[in-house]
Amino acid sequence: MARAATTTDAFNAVAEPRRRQILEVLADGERPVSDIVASLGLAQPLVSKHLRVLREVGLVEVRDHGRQRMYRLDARPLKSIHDWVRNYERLWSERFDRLDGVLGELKALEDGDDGNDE
Amino acid sequence: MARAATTTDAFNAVAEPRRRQILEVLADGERPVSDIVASLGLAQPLVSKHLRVLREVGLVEVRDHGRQRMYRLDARPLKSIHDWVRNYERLWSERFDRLDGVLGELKALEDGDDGNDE
DNA sequence: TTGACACATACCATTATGGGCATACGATCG
DNA sequence: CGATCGTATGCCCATAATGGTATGTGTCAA
Repeated sequence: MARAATTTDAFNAVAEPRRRQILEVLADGERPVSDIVASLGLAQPLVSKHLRVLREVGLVEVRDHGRQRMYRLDARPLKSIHDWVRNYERLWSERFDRLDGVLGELKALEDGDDGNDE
Repeated sequence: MARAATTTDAFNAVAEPRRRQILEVLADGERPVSDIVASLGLAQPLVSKHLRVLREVGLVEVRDHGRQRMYRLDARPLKSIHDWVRNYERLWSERFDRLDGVLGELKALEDGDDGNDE
């Protein structure tokens, strides 16, 4: 088997730097393809392809506006990623490097959260 | 060009479900390969390959222990992912979905139009 | 209508992934 | 020492992704 399709989930879709860049551009608001092309300095077909992937995983939505297509960010799919990494947050923010059984509490994190920031 | 190497960064390494599973197993503490193999029910060579990828992006560390190799999680590379997604957190946790919020001005640029999806 | 414009899609080439299987390699056991 | 366990690596295959270039489709202008 080959690598999972980029359209499998947000994890795969976002693994591509260009797609992350597109999301960042869209974070400022709805934009037509041409704007993204200009912002990223990529070929238009490439941008369209990346947008297609992002659309398939639900990270962006399109809206027709004359001959332009306005793309809008929908960050919700990113929540799954956030939820996943979040479980490891304490492992890098605290000095648990040498500890082994630390993660016994990982599951407990689900209900009891003590919130750590770096 | 093909897709970026899985060893490019944590984003790519973690896009693979099996590798995420491995990290989850290691979250409970240091473990020899055989344990991971047993936990995931995958072929040993596959696990070794995945571990290699994880090692190359710094998500795991190895330690020789007799004829076993003990793998240990190092979550630090995950921080970059966390930092990235974090910027979008408000976009999914708040009700900015249907609203244009910050980008209200863009919305003002165009008025009458009908939304169309794929 | 023709043409310019904004995007999307098709096709090509290059690359390498994930999985399967066999095997090489180091450490330990007998 | 040789045998075996624990892992890593090599090789093969099928899949597909990214980037490039060309072209198709729909919209608006003249």
